[in-house]
Amino acid sequence: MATERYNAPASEKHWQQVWDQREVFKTRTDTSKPKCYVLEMFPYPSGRIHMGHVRNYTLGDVLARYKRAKGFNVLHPMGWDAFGLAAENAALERGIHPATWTYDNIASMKAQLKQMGLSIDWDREIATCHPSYYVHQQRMILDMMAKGLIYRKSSKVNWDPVDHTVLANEQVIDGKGWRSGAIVEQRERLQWAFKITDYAEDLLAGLRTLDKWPEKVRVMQENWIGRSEGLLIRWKLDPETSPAQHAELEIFTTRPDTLFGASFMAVAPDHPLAKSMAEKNPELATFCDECRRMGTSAADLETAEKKGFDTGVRAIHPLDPTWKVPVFVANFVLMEYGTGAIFGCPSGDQRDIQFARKYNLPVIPVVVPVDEPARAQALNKIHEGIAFDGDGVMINSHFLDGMTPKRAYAAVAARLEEEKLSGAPVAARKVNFKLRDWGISRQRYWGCPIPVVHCGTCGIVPVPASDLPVTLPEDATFDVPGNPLDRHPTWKHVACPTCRKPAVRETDTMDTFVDSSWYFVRFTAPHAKTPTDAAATNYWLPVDQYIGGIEHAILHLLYSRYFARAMGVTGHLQKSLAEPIEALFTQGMVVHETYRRAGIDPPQWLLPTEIHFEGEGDTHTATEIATGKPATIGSIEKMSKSKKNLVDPDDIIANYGADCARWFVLSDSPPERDVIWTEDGVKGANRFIQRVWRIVDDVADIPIQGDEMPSIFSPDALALRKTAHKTLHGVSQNIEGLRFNVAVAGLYELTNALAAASKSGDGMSFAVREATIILVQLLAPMMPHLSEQCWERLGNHTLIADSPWPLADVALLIDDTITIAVQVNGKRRAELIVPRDLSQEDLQARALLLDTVVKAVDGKPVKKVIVVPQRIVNVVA
RNA sequence: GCGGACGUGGUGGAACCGGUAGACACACAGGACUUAAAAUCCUGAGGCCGCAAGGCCGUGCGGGUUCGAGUCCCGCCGUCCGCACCA
Repeated sequence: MATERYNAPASEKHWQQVWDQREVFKTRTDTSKPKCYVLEMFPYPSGRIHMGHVRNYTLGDVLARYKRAKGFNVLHPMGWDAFGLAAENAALERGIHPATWTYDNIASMKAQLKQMGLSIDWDREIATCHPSYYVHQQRMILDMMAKGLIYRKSSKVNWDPVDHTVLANEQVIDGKGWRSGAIVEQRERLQWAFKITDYAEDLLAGLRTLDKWPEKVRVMQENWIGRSEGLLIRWKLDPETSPAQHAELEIFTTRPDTLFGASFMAVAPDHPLAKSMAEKNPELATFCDECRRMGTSAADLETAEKKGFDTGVRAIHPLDPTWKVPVFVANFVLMEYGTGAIFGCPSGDQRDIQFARKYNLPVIPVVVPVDEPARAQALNKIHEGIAFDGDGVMINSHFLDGMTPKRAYAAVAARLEEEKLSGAPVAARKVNFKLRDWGISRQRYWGCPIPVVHCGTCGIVPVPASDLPVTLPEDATFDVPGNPLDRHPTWKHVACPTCRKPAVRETDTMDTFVDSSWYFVRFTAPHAKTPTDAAATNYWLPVDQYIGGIEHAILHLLYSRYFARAMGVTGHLQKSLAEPIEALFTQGMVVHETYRRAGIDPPQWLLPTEIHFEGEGDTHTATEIATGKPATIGSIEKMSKSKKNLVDPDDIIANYGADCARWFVLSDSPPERDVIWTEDGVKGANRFIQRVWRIVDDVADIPIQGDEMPSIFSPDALALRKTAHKTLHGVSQNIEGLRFNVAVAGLYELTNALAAASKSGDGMSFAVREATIILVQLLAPMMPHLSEQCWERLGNHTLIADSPWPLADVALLIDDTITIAVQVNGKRRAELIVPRDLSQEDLQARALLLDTVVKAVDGKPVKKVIVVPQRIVNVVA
């Protein structure tokens, strides 16, 4: 029968329609079945899907389809992280309303995603910018405010003095506003913030239970939370040197044991003491200003040298009232961490020693190694300006001498906790965190309005539940910078809900991380009239497998963990669901070669479609099609607009089909690593698709001889059956473990075996048909359209998407004869093919008789023989 | 600087608990079919020596543990990622 090539575009369109019409992927809460919630990070509707999306959603779809076939009730939803700055930029630059821009983008990206053939329940689609979503967010936020989880906090914002607008960090480039170019100022502003720091300890402890999260992500979150134990110590300030309102200076230290090595104190430029001293000292004021200015970019910090300014203030050492220590303002002390003040112990801290040497401050060694010559070495190094921060023994430390640093720590803490300074203990133990509270106020239009009203009489008044949602005014203007809500003529003017006097709405909107911190909860009951539905959350949560990029390792995932706890406090979520994500998988990027015009600097990048290749493999060269001039093939990098190394998923789907793109991104590279997109790889994937189709087409024409399984199988037929069932077992295991590249390799092997199988022999037609059916079923999660087409061609009238996962015949997974490697002194010398159940004694005897073994032993006495059943024999001579 | 991951053929990678290293794919070479090409099919291939049989070497480098190490331990080297003056 004449074989037609598999027509991917036609087939894919057809099967997508069938799935839609039969509502195959519609999900209902059904507590009689085990559930599986598979979730990929929802996209930002930027306009077009990219290869990263293709990879992300393919990975999730394979798992979702597999679990469905395994009998799970699968929740696999999709939505849109639809608020954000880009929509407002589009409005500003192109005069399109943010809503129009966003909803248009959603429509086109949804069409693209549908072309991928994902097993998504589109009835559950949500867009965070839609009032039907954010009304619930506003309800919860009000509940959280009522529970004291949110508070008003004065914090710094980037202020553009020309555009009169607040800038996001990404809009500040080299300390200047991205549009105006004006030097950005830091301004204090009252903002709403979540008291996430109250949960620092709990969020840290919770990490230990997340054993299905990558170690890497847990470590990153742990560092971000940054717990450290130390001592708060209040130092009396010499009244002759300090302003009246500053009688003392409180510092935080993790090393109170090194207190006798103190040679200076340092405070942050924004510390109250620095500020009051600067009032009377213009030079100090200038220094503080300089420090503030360089605080903006990480690159500056990296190269900045440690600078200080002696305030003239002297602090009195808490363990020796006769000892006075100078107080500096220093550019490396952070106001946001600890108390914004430190004491410097140069001998034990590299940063402090640099500082001390620069300003001629004493360097007193206080911890040194116990034994020589290490001690002498350490002392020498300290003398040369290299701090010693190891463990050892205390010296030069009065009553601490001879103690270990650990004991000295305890001794200092015990003593200072007892001592009093103006009636209160000098020191207190304190656990400190790097984690800061989560400020959620954004001075933007395209975000969820914070539903409160500011009243001159009543203060801050929550918008009554009956008035929710507070929606965005559609007639806002975007032609000038600044917050459109703030300058809208009428929107913010309302009557106070309490006293009915004129009042104003909050014009700040929420950080979009709030939207994404609970969308996966909303998916469990997207049409509920309340934010959540207890029955649905109880059944569906936690998310069984979450898949997304590593770039969200900290903020999104930490905020989501926090938000689940906050929702627990307000009763919107079961407290047992404090960890809402059971397993996390972080995928690698899709990367591609870069191309640029040869010999031109700065580089002029070229799209892959603008390039013509000559030669093949390692020696291929590129020319620019339009000009015929040579192009340089550059490094392999993440696909990006700036480097133009983009491949449009639409082009691939149009030319090869979605299955081909899916198969490619699953092949070769393990999903957690980067995958290199190559044209050769895509062609290879396409070849495989055609090959499968040919095999299925051939097999479909073999007449079926009854339903009965033959009683006799030729050796070849048996071998094929074993390959099929072993592949079934292996592919199942590898999908469960998300080792899709290994599963793909197994499917190639089965296909190769099937293609090579003879068509005659006892039971062969049965074996071929059986193996083909298994192959198609195993391919179904990965290439669903091709599999449906093959399934139909094989005479089925059902959908493969509705078919259960096949069961492997355990008897076929075990071989009767096995190959045993025989080693002599650990080197492989021979192979033995033996019955599986051969005794160890017989195995040993047969190994010792082998010619190659006898030769290798070379007459030496055999000391012992290691026999590992069913694996190896090692003769030691 | 701190933290983490990784290092296997020409390339992407496989190798479960320490048990035949290099599955599978890409690229390459040779062949078949064809007027020709495409498509398809077959064959080959870690390195070195050898006509071959076969031998030796081989998982970044150097040690160690073990009958046996890509896998475990110690020390280096390199690459990538994250955080970054955190007291």
